Amino acid sequence: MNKQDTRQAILDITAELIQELGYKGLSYKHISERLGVKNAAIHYYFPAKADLGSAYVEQMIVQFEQYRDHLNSKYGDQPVRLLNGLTAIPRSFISKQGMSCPLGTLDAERNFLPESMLLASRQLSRLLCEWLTEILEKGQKQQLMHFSGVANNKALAILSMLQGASLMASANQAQIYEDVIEQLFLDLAIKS
Amino acid sequence: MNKQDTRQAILDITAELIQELGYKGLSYKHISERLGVKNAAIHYYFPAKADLGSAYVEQMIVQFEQYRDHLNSKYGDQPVRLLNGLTAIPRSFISKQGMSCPLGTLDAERNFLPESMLLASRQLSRLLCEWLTEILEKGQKQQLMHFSGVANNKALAILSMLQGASLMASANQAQIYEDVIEQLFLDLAIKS
DNA sequence: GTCTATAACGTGATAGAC
DNA sequence: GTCTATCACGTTATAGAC
Repeated sequence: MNKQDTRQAILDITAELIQELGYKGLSYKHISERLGVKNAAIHYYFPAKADLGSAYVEQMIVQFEQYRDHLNSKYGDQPVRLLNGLTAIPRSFISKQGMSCPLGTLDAERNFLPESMLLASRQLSRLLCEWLTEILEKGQKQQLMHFSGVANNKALAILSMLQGASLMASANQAQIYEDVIEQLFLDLAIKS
Repeated sequence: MNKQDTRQAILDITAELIQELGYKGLSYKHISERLGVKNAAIHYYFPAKADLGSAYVEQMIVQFEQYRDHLNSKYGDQPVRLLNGLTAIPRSFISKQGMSCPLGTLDAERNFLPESMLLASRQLSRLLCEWLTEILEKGQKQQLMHFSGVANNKALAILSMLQGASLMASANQAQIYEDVIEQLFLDLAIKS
């Protein structure tokens, strides 16, 4: 196992733990125990916790961009399918017991995040908002989605809803997320 | 200063700190320093942190019920005013720099909350949802608010939106909350 | 190059001072 | 009745072993 592999293994464990514990709740000890080493060993790959946190968010951004590009090339002219793809992101976290979409968790921890993490998570929010804006504009143009006001603002409102629903579902019952999604599609008057 | 006064002073400081730091971020030392005593003194009033956390959420519930009853008796037949009153709750937190509506923060910390806190915060969510459901039903009956589906589900979707918007506003720019509220009223076709 | 022993500090909580 | 000295533990991080 070379250095890059170990680095990636640490990042994978980090991703899993952050969904459950958040950035503040995550510790080097948790990670090292899963790898069978002492906690200090992790510092060799990520000197400070801020380095690990930043690398994690950067990785999330890359993964999102790949997912978005994949769906765009596959369903570029089918906005309803794209919206379904976007709403599937938080669902993928909620389906794992005790976990939640990390974006809301990171926002809740804003006062504990290193500056680089905060900036990166804002960028991810922005990317999501831009993608959703495009989807809504396509849907409106094809008369498949209906809403008042400008698409950018509607996208912001929907993202807020998804983020809030993801947290509420994790802390209450997972079903909440499905109920909210159903309402979202009703509001946009999408026949599914 | 008798015991009840000191207890209340501790709860007031707790309320302020939790909005900024969350439950996990809050420490007895933070509180005791503001009171000019050692951290252990707080344990006399709240033996365990779980006691303090539970008392805090219970207090939030009481305050919400008072606020709701006050608005209900004042604007009982004016659903738009009531909705304005409900959306003012998260705003009151966001307006203070670095703070956020605590419900989202607590949800994000679900895996660190004592059981009693988790249950109480779920109860508060439920109370909010029930109130909003009533408001929406009144609005629909008076043809002041328009939406598809059942009021209960629409209330859940709106609460998710408010909770998510509150967190996004705190971690990004406060203006986000106002943008989302504007979209909410547009969606309900309320002329303001 | 990779990892461990250890430090320095913050945390919640107990025992007991006054 | 009210508060402090102190503990046991978990945290991030450094210095240095191998």
